Amino acid sequence: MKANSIRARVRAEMTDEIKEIARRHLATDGANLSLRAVARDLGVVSSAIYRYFASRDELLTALILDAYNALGGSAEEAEAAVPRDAYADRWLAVAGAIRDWAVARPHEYALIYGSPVPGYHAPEDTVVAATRAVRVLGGILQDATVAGALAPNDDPPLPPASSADVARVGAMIAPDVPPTTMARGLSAWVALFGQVSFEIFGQLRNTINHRDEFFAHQMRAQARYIGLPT
Amino acid sequence: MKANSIRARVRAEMTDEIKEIARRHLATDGANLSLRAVARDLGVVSSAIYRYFASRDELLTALILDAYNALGGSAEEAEAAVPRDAYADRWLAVAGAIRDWAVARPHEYALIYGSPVPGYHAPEDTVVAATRAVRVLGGILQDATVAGALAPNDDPPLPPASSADVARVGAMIAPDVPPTTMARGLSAWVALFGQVSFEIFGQLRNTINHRDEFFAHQMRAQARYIGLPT
DNA sequence: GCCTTGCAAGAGCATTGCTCTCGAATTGGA
DNA sequence: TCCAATTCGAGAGCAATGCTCTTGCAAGGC
Repeated sequence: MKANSIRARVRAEMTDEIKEIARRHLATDGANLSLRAVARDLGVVSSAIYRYFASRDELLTALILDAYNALGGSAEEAEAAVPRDAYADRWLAVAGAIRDWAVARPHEYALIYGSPVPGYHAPEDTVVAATRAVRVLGGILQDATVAGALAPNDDPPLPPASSADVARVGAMIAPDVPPTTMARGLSAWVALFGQVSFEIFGQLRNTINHRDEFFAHQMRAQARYIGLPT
Repeated sequence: MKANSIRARVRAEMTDEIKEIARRHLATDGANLSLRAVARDLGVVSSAIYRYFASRDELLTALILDAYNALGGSAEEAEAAVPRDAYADRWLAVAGAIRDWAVARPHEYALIYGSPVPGYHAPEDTVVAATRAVRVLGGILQDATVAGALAPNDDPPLPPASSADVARVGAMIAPDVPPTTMARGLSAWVALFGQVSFEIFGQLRNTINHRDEFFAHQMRAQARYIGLPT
């Protein structure tokens, strides 16, 4: 089948349409996505879906991949719009973009940062997409370090095994950042997603009611903790 | 029906047994719990379960409630074993207990801190149970504050709405702790659960391989960040 | 032009949550 | 002690699910 034959084009459109309808269903019904319901909305019999996705899991995998890429893209785009030497603002832009994306698509966020789908195992394809977002943070730390703009910290050195773990991550996304600073960066990263997950998953109900403001405040605190100049 | 008639006792045992089997199924099949499978394991027909739980959601609610209480109890117990004036150690005990509990029962952890079960809405009963764990942290901050052992911080004051939010939480679990310290405490709390969720949900795969050590290191850092004396 | 390939439809299977009815067992008051 | 009320498990049944298989039809490349 040629790449741009009629069949190939129709197939690509069909695949996209299935994913879009599935995303809509995800937003209303949550994670237990019904293939049959998607098929109904598409005006097609349920078995027809299997021409495009071998199983429900494969559809989910496609949605997960798209979600990682959309989130990563959002973060990249928001960060790129900030002046290069406004390191704290770059961090705030990334954090804000990630939260905004999650708040707008809570079920897609749940798909990638919530409980793993039962029986489902992430294929290797998702790994690259999953690291897109954290690479943006790496870029900020790296730039700030090279520019000598990162405040040093007096944290005790990391224990040996963790030191190796952190160094390996650092080598991939921010090679010149000192280990304890890298550890603080990862801590801020974890705090960012902890905050978003608490919000999306309802853990902040009746506790923190003004979430925009609280989130922004906590992320500014994280910027100071990392050592990014304001 | 009298409280300790044969029927009442059998009923209580039956209810517990159903929950225990359900927990076992949770561990193998994940969140999509099958009532019929539980019934089969119990050697009973599926409709019999409905004598004890009106629906699958009600069973899940019971499991969620138990999970919150078990986690809260774990945290309380671990913290109670530490000398009262070893504030940082009390925090580390709480953090360690929560992580240990989660690592031992990842699916129960997912039930309470992962993506909400689709279509499921938490009843008010769970709210009290859900706050048990964070109250332990509140106790530590309160004690340390009253003893004058908490290092002050020079964080900028919280914006007005967040200030009210944080004050309301503070009033309930740690009335004498200053707002910016309370905010740091919440930040550490979020970081704790962010770290555990990342680990349980597989976000640390191929990244942080020595999780015990890394977790302990990050929690020590959080203790310093809060201002707890070591 | 023909033969291979891709596709949707439909029937079918095993499974699910849940409801309803029907007998049997337990209970507690008369 | 007996009897009506309550509680319980079994079983059939309904609508829905994911997935497989077969059957015809349409598009594609030689």
